[in-house]
Amino acid sequence: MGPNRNKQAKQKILDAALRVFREQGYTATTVDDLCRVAGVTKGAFFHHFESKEAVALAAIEYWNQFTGALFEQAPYWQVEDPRARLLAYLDFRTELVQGKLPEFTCLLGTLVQETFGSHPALQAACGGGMEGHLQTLLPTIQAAKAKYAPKAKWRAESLALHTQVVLQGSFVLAKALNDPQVVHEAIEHLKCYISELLPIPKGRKTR
Amino acid sequence: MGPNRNKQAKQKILDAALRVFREQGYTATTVDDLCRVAGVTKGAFFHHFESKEAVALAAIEYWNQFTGALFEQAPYWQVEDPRARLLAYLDFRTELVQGKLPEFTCLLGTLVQETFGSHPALQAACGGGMEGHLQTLLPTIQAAKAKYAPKAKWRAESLALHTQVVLQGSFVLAKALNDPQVVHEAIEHLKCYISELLPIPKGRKTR
DNA sequence: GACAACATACCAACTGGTCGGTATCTTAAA
DNA sequence: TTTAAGATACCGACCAGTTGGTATGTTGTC
Repeated sequence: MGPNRNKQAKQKILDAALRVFREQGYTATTVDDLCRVAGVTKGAFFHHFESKEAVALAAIEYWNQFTGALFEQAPYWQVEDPRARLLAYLDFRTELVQGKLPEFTCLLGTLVQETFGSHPALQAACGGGMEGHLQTLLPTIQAAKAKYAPKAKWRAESLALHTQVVLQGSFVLAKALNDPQVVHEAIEHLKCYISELLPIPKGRKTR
Repeated sequence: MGPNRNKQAKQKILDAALRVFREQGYTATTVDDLCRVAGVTKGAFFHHFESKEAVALAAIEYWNQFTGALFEQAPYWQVEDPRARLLAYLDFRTELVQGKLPEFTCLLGTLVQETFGSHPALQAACGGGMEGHLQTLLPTIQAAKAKYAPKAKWRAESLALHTQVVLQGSFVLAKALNDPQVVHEAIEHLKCYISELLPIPKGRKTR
């Protein structure tokens, strides 16, 4: 039962951390909160993680793996044309907006605002996670630019970054106005912008 | 010394709250932090504010007044043409990006992520503040749309919201990547998008 | 001397983290 | 195959420091 329960308890803590950190943020979440939600004692908690910051770090890592896998096998990768694939990616992001707000917002964005300044390790981990996701997007954007707007002055890196800016910003506003619809609208604007940036040749431009 | 120090202490606490909340967030900021930074005793603190949440609420109110005044007298209001005024607004936002990150990021965006869910009053206040700023932008956008893109399908409200989405998102990414430059790039993209949305007639379009 | 504006001392609840101990599992010598 | 020694997983009482908040002064002003 040893290495058996191992994964169970550790996993339960990680699952709880993902949920509770996303709902309450880092500081407002207590170790006891995590233990209660995970259904685990404090002894078990500190057996698997040496500190609260360590579990947050692990949760970020877990989040990165989870979302990494989610996007890796997402349907938009089946789209051949890079421009259409990029737009399909945004459609996919729209589809993810379901349920209550803390269920679809980004752990990294939530954590980085409050850990910035006080917890450099967490901030760096959040930054790394975002950078990682951004990198998965970059080849598509580069290909799309090469194909549809090779002479345009904007950089592919900049546009990749901008997609994440819009997504994260939409989460903030959605929370402030308590309205998930904000995310849909923001993505729609972003799609509109990207469509303009990558004009389809010989067809008429979108207005 | 009585009604004299009054404003001094209260004001000092408010100033401290603005700074410290912006650096550390709500939960991570202790009442003692605020007292120390304000150079005030705990007795004075609880004489002027009945709770930590109350001072946060007051700080939000103070922030709204401060930024409200800042934008109200900003130079972009001198610009006659609504399209140019809107772009001038974004230039003004770019100019505000100076110093270290917590010095130019938005208190409301920082607070709402962690208070959402646990402190409804704070979340509502943040939402109200954003909504308020957004409303100052709306007439300009409406006028610009009426003049330059009267038949376009997008709504002025939606674009106003989108400007704030991009701004807030750029703050999140700037913190995550620890790079203020992100904000400049995001605003640049937004200007580019808005320029497309409001095409100048008879001239050639921006690419 | 009444009252607002502070200061000081203090408290109960909570915080992250520790510690001694137990139950279960692994492994390898006998 | 047995079994003893050690490792791993887990428990929950406990601790020192911190938290938001209070109770009781003191002080200067009208």
